[in-house]
Amino acid sequence: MTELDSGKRMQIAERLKEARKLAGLSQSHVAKMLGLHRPSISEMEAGNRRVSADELARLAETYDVSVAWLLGEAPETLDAQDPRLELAARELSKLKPDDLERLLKLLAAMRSDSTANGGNR
Amino acid sequence: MTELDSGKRMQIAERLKEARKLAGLSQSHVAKMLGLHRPSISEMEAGNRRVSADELARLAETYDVSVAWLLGEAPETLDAQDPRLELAARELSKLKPDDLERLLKLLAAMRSDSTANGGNR
DNA sequence: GTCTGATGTAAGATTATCTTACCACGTGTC
DNA sequence: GACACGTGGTAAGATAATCTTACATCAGAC
Repeated sequence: MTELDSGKRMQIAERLKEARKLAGLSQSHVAKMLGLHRPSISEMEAGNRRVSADELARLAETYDVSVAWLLGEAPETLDAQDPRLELAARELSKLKPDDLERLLKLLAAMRSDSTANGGNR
Repeated sequence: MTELDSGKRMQIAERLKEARKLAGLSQSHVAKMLGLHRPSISEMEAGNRRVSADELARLAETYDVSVAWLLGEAPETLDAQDPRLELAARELSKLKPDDLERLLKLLAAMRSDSTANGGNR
């Protein structure tokens, strides 16, 4: 919380404000919808107040935007560059939960095994 | 916070715990990464403590899952409703080609093992 | 048994949020 | 002009959360 997060909080604050305006809502209106007081909304958008995870979800819904965008993240769409990954994913989805668990543990083991390795991507 | 939010918070809590375990990290480890104390992580995962928006973003990054999933929301990219698939796919992308081959065969074996299976998706 | 690491939880100190209130600004209306 | 109204920013004490340290339990390794 030193001041590193404050940068992120500021960014979130800006997005919240922008999203609200795009939705054509006033702070009062939003406050009522979420069951909060108006000053809370004001402080959120000023970056002086933390936004909780559940509030974030409700805000995203209210403003009709994605939480990811509110958090200042990029669109991103998992890279399915390697066709084998797609194949693997398909296989994975066919596994039973228990099997998936085992596999994930195996993967974790592989990962901690080759610590110094330099992956690829 | 009457008790309506607590439902959502509980759901988030569960996802946080699951995501951490899938990432193969301990609470202590995560606490250090985020610059928090361990009890904070423990309480977050118990649903007794709110998670701020910026913490949520950092946790999602740390666990390699989407914030949307942590919030208990629907799928995003890929056919993965289960972030474990996404996680697994990411892990797979780090493997060497040979290892990937062997893994795929192992997957096939697992699948034919559990013939009586039934449910997927 | 003993040690270590992981996790849960308690209690006082600390800090953030809530609630109410007041302020300024802009827009109409009379 | 004065007036009311909606909007948004901010202050201050009461309230509620989190933080920090500590202790406790459980599982596994030696």
